[in-house]
Amino acid sequence: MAKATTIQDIAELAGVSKSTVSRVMNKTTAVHPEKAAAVIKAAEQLGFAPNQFARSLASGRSMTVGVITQNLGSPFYDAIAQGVIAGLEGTGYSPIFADGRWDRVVEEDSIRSLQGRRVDGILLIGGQLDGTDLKALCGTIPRVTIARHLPSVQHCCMYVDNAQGGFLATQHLIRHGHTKIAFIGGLHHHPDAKDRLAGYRKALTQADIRFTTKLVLEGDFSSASGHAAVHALLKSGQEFTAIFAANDATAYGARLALDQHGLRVPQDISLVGYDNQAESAFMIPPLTTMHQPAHQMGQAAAAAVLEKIQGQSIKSRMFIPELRCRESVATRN
Amino acid sequence: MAKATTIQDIAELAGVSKSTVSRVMNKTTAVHPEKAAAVIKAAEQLGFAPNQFARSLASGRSMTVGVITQNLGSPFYDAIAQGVIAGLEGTGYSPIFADGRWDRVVEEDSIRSLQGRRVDGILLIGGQLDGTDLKALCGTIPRVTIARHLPSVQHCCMYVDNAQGGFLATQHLIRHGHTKIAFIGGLHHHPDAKDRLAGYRKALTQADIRFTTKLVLEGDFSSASGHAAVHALLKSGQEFTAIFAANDATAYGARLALDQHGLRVPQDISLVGYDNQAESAFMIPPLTTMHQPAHQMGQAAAAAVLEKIQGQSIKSRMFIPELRCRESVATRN
DNA sequence: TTTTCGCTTGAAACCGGTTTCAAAATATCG
DNA sequence: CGATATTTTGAAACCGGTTTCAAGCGAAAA
Repeated sequence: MAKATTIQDIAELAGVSKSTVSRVMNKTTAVHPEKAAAVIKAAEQLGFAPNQFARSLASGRSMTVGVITQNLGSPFYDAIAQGVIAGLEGTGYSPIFADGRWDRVVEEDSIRSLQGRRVDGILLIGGQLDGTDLKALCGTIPRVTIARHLPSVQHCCMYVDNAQGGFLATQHLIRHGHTKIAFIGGLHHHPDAKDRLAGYRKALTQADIRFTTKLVLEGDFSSASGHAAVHALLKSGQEFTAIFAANDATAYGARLALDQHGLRVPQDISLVGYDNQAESAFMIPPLTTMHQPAHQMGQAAAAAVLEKIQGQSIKSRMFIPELRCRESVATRN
Repeated sequence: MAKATTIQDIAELAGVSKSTVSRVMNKTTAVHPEKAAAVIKAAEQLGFAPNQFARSLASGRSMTVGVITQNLGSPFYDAIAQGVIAGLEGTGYSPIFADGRWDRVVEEDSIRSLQGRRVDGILLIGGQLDGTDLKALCGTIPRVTIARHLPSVQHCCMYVDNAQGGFLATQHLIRHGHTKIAFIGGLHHHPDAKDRLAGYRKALTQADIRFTTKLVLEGDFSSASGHAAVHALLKSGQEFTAIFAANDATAYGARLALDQHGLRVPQDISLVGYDNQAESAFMIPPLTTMHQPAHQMGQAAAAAVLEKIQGQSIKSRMFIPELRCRESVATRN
């Protein structure tokens, strides 16, 4: 393998010292314009790309931020990851991804591995670890959590108000005359699912509709779980005229199960999802759902962690989900 | 910031030299068991995590592979990326992602930036650059291309036989009695779209069905383009009883447009997609589509680039797409 | 003209590991 | 038991940058 050109090669070609080359490259100190030009010319001529390792080792900064995702492939989290990539672009910082797979142990390992790579900041998308764990693990490395709200005051989070989202979705159904609204949730312990359920209950209470656990089904955010939940619900004989699913994937499964039982959407049953994933606009009928500013959150988080790296202190920020009305909700007389 | 513990700290605590510590950590040379134990104990006591930069700088290996994606958020490419992450897990190598955004210039920049980070290997998922460009840019860095076939002999590619996929999908429709089959393609210049069209034509020819450009519509792999294509097709008055869409997203859009025109799937029009993305099994009706071993390809590519880094020479490998029969195709009498 | 100041510059130390090399310690052999 | 082969060990060079420090230089001030 041909050895890469180093700063030394450039120094010799340009007739200056290593130090001067470094100064030209980083614009840290003014150098004589003539020499600077010679350095730049030499660098171009040799196709110089500075060795990031040497650079990082010497300066102590790695110009990377670690991103811990939970499951690549989920539309919501992917949109956040895209936002992060977009937010980092052109800043000189590169993202390094590690998958935590919703597992405490894997997540801890990922963080340790990122530390070995001396990342300048850490972005956590979702995750299992709480504020105390993170503090213990990351120490003083600037970090920002996305799509999750940790109570600790100093901890910076970019999160969505899931309770409000659940509230708005349910309220939308109530305003269309529905009172028997089933909720197909996510996993019990998942904070997003809990918050959306809380919002659902709040909307019911506000409209003086009695809450019953018989209309609350547990899912796992998958289409299959939505499918199974509707089957179970129909089998139970419990009456309902609308379904609020904890995410769009669940809604798809629910929709299919309804169809298989000869129930039409929205004529017989109204349906609201959550996430506004790309496919939802093309469902039959197009799905009414809660939109979350995922991309925007990712981008904001990237900007925030960069500012934290600069030593600024950043406050948490809450994002508000918005209802996207389409055609899966009908008025009930 | 508290300074991280270095190899020197351990050496002092264990009463040996830096060299010995390094040897214990890397198992490069046998050391006296007693001293080795002391080193390990000291390392644990101090919570030592080696500085990857110093390590890479000294050894010349970065223990990272660069992954150039084209658009995070597309199901097919995401599945590949997941496969790559899975394939790298536990190997000591970490992936660094960069987004090429289907743009030559961005792609070149990404590669250069990865080179600055001294990646030991490069994985290209899709992309615009051809073999010659890559060779010029990457030089001798081991690289593997995924989901794309470059003719150059030495270049290692993990790709799917798109022509065969297009052929199988079309053949499936023909076997169900269809002869007027519309094809909604991807972008003209996109190789995958071209190959799938070629397969479509081959199946027609083999069944003695005349090919007509009037049944071939251009799309861009988006649901919106599928939607528009079906509108245009219906407006054109051209007769057809089946649609083969170049990917599932396109099929979703087509499906919605058909529904809006009062056409039922599969009773009036049969529909076949391509990608087998997660949502397809829950469409109404569940979509018959071509499954691509995306995850598997990503994993194989990760393994391949690692072997290349070890100096082995790896051959290209072609994967075969499989038909997933569901309920969107009906027999035509 | 001499002194002082500010600006540019190169030498050298440094970042934290790996690796070479030769010395020291131990084992093997005649 | 001495000579030789083998294993274990530490000192020092090295990877390729950044950064400190002091010297060199010309311009402004005395």
